[in-house]
Amino acid sequence: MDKDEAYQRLESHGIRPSLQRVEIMRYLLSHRTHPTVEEVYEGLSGKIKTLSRTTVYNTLRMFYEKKAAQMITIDEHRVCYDGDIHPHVHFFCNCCGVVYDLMNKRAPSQKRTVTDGFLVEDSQLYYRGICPKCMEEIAKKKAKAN
Amino acid sequence: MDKDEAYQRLESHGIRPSLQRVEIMRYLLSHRTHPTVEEVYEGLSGKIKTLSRTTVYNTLRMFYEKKAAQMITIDEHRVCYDGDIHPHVHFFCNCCGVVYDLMNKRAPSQKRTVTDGFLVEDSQLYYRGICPKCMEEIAKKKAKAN
DNA sequence: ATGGGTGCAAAGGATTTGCAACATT
DNA sequence: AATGTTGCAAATCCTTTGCACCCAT
Repeated sequence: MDKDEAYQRLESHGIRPSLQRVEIMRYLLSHRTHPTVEEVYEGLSGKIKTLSRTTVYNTLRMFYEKKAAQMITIDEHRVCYDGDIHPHVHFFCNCCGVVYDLMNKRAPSQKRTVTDGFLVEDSQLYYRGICPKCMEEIAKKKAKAN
Repeated sequence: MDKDEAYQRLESHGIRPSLQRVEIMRYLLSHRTHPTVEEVYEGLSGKIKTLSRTTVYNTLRMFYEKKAAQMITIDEHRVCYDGDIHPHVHFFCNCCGVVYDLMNKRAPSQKRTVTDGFLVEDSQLYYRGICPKCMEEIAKKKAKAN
């Protein structure tokens, strides 16, 4: 149960693997739902009785700064995180608030590059709109109305 | 001073042109600095004595919903708005917090399209890193240290 | 014993909500 | 009158900060 993917991700990004950090990374890697701080906290507070929100905040932020996770600011209300560090497009449903991956879409690479004197450290491509589920819901409601 | 660009932008997007709305749009169009709600409020509260933050919040949000402005969530701490509705890339400086336009970069179009059952209503491409100004500052500090 | 890591409680700050007043048709 | 618009005050909620404690080296 040691030396798993989570542990290795921390090591390879120069992050000391404390118990909390490993568990938070493990949560990120096993929940590909773009969790918020609150969700990670809720998900782990049963397993780590003393866990605090502050630690989750600090840890996720550090994962992002060390490029061990992606920070997603697609939802104006809350930041969420993604353990998948390959470039891919995120879709935010304006209706239900879920963040989806759009794997088929091409996204800019995450490599450090310099453009016009700007040092690019990371990039995010966001789409917003209505997800298939909500589209169906809306269609149902319309059908009922008639 | 009537029927200016701001007024027309509202009309063409189906927004009733109240005094506040026209002024807020005029502010957006004449300040290409990606202002926050607070900045718009500060900038106009001298001109419109009774203006409230609530109105600025509601109005900017509605501009975004009616596609009369872009909503930018690149900064995790605050939302900002852009009167330029042509697709272009935004760059956030992690150091000074300024949001820049990267005009030379290609951005996805803002047209409504359907991809894999997802209805895309708008898209945003964000780069984060260090801006030229801050790069220079850092270089200066390094030079001094030696 | 020293520095890094954690966690509690409090503070901070952006945004929303409820509701009353106001304007406009 | 009816509807849409504005604005104040209060509430909400995400996030940060300060500080003390703890753990490992």
